[in-house]
Amino acid sequence: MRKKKDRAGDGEFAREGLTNSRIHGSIARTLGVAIVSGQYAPGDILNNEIDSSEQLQVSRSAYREAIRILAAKGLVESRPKTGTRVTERNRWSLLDPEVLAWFFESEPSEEFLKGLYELRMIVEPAAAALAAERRDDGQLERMRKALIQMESQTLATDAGQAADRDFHDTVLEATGNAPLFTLSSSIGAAVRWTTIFKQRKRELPRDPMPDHWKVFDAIAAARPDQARQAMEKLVGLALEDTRAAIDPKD
Amino acid sequence: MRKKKDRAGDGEFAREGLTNSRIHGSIARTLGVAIVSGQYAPGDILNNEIDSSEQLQVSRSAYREAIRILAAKGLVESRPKTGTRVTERNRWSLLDPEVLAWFFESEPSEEFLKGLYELRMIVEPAAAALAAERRDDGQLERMRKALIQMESQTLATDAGQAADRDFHDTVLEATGNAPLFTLSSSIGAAVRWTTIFKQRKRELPRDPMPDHWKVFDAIAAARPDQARQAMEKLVGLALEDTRAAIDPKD
DNA sequence: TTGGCTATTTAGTCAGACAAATAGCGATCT
DNA sequence: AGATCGCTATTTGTCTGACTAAATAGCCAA
Repeated sequence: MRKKKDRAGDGEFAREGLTNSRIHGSIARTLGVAIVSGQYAPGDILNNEIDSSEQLQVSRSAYREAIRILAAKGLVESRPKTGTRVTERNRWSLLDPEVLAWFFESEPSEEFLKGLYELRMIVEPAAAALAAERRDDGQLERMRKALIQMESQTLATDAGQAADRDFHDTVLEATGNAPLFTLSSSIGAAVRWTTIFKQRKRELPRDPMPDHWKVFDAIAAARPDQARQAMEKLVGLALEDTRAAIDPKD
Repeated sequence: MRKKKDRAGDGEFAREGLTNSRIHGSIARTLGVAIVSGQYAPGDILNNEIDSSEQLQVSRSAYREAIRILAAKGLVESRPKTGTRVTERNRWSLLDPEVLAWFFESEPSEEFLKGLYELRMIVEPAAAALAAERRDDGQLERMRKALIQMESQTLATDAGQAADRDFHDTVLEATGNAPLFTLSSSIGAAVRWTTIFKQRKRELPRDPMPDHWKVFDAIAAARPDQARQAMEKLVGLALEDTRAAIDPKD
């Protein structure tokens, strides 16, 4: 019924571009972007499978697999005779990593960004507090390494940004709460796109390191309240930066 | 390229059992349950498509569509030559409504339940505070109606439980934060299964209404801090009840 | 007017073929 | 011995075309 893995940790799948390099993945992405960007409105009915697959020059089966992906993420719903229609927004899996990526592929609304930050503002301080109580040495070490990397590379480099995400990821992981950790992809997306927006304005105004180190120190010192407050400040400042980068006035 | 919806709000798709009534949906469910219940471990490689589809007595295309669903939810990853393997737990979309349902189909671990409650404990009080600031009259009305319904039906009935979920849903919705609202399915699942676990012990110990009304009153009175505290207490008590229902000692 | 039957449209399923990717092996060269 | 290159077998990916089943709309009869 199954084969055991031969070697533990045999080095991660390639992952990025794996699904998109295949036809079903790229069609899903195309349609997904069109849906979240409002090109199709909720309630709209897609052309039937035959026409759609012809227009896209792919086989019906590849097109159907793409639709299954979208349906799995709550973006569409299919039924015989009626066709495939775009579902209401409140059923979309907005926190799904791919859906999030599709959002950011076409200039997400300011409201959406604000929502993501508000979520960070709720989740991350609480997570930092839990992490301060539960983190193990390995996690602490990874946080420290991430911050050192971030410090030396700066947020202008990919490596620096990855280190930033690593830090936030590890905080979530250190809560030991699996459902909570799931949100790391969403938060990571917010972090990532924030940085991009900021850089668009060619201003990297504030040194983010002191705030990050304060969070780390509090977690390392096992002080939940201090960690919560430090993280609150960190996210709050990031929000302000992003707002400033978006708003023309400033 | 698309057809507009003819009638606005022409009455919701049937939704429950829609995906599961189709072969691809039921295969996805079967495999999904097997995966989240640990029957397949992360890193395990599923049999190839030909063998699997034969064993399950379905066509290869139906089986493939099922795999696409699982892949969209982060449970598996496919590539040529290597096959389809179960991904690491930290990539699973634990907050996806279907994944959550699969979890609850086979006795979720106590740790997982604890994680969900911890998430509620983080998210719902904050949401209640936001709702107190932003709710509109329609949402208030729906909350009130839900509580009245819950009061008259009690949590022993489906209608009463649905009203309970409605209430929590509406609070999330009233935050006006779309990403946050996405969590309602997860929280709804926690609420639903909580009630079931409690009833299994045949004890419906405490009257949940006073706590609910306190939350409502604070939101209606536009008092964020009061709403936060009331919700904190509500979720905290629910957690205790669930713990008591699980733990044999008590 | 109503109730049920039928025609039609759509997604769903199936079968079988061929294409593309790639892990792993083996031969070859250094 | 070790590294490198290329082959090959295996697996998913894609395609085609046919048939099935579900759901709806519209007709027809009572």
